[in-house]
Amino acid sequence: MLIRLAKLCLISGVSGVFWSGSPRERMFRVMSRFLSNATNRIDAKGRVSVPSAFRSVLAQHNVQELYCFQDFVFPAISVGGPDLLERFERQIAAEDPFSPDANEMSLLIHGGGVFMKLDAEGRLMVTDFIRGFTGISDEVTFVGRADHFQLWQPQAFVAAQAQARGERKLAGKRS
Amino acid sequence: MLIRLAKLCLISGVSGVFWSGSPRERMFRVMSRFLSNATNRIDAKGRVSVPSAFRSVLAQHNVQELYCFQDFVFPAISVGGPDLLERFERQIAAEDPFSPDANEMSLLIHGGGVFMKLDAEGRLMVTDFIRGFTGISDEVTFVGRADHFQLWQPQAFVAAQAQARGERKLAGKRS
DNA sequence: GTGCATCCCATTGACGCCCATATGGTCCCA
DNA sequence: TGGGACCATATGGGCGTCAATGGGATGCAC
Repeated sequence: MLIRLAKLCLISGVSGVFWSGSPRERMFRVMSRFLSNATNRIDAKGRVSVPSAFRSVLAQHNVQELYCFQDFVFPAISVGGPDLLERFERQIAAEDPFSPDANEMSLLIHGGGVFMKLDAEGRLMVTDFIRGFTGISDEVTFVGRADHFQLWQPQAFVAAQAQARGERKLAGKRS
Repeated sequence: MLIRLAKLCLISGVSGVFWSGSPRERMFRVMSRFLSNATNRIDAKGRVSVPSAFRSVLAQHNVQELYCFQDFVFPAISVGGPDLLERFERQIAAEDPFSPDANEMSLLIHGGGVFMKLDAEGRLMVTDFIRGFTGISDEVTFVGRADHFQLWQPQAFVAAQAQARGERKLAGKRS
């Protein structure tokens, strides 16, 4: 199933193309991707601050509502603007509505997705939806992924990163 | 020292491709690679001066923001201009965006990368992001790598250098 | 009422911006 | 040729601002 989904995403261009805009804007956009990672604490009320750098990227794209869904590959929640969902939906619409692929895709992006809003201080509620899927308990690692960002359980992120690095080393690839 | 560095670059196989530009500019560029190494101290606030020679290379390429990422091979932070990140992204775009390889690559260069800025005096903050990965505590060795430079824990750099020299010697005997 | 989410304000600790000092090297001129 | 002025770099530290966090108060639903 993952492979089929991967093909869907390939076509929808999740990680290839970012937001629309002129070349001039694309120049500027280089500086406004989701990048780096940071770990913040969850307070007694279950809130966590989204890193300032990520918030300013959201602001630059006038994103008010956040679309969150359970990542297809990693035990992480992926977060982006509504355009992220729209891209998925365009992809579904492009093919046979009754195909298994479209069905599974919809199951994941609609059934496994929610809209969230930040409070006035730029914090979001860490719901059971997030906790259950990621294993997050008292700390959240925010991970930039260019056109979106992800919420990870800190140790899980470190482990995934280490594994990715190890596989690159094995493959003998150089920077 | 220059001889030592020449060897190091030879061993590590620095690629021949640098920044884009005209032949005229390429002539000039020869003088503006990151070369040599230097060890500076971290002050009480966790800052360290980037060697002047490196700063002038950055200035010649109008690099304002530094892209830093955790090296794939060594326990070092690699630092370059935004073009470094773009090169990685082109590499990702060139292959199936949702292959495990591309996904891991994104996890490393986006999730494991940061943009940093120098202060007015040409210093950068040595964050936990850097310390944790390199083992740096109170001193930083800056190592030129032609189109980028690296931050090393001083002893780790000496050790890696020694090992590389040793392997080079062995290779020399065989051939 | 009781539980939960939102709004608002307070605290504090980190980082950016600015200026001061030390240190080593170069150049000029007697 | 030797001494001293001058300069660039590295380093130290004060201070204001802002992000991250904590917690009270209010509104809403069950």
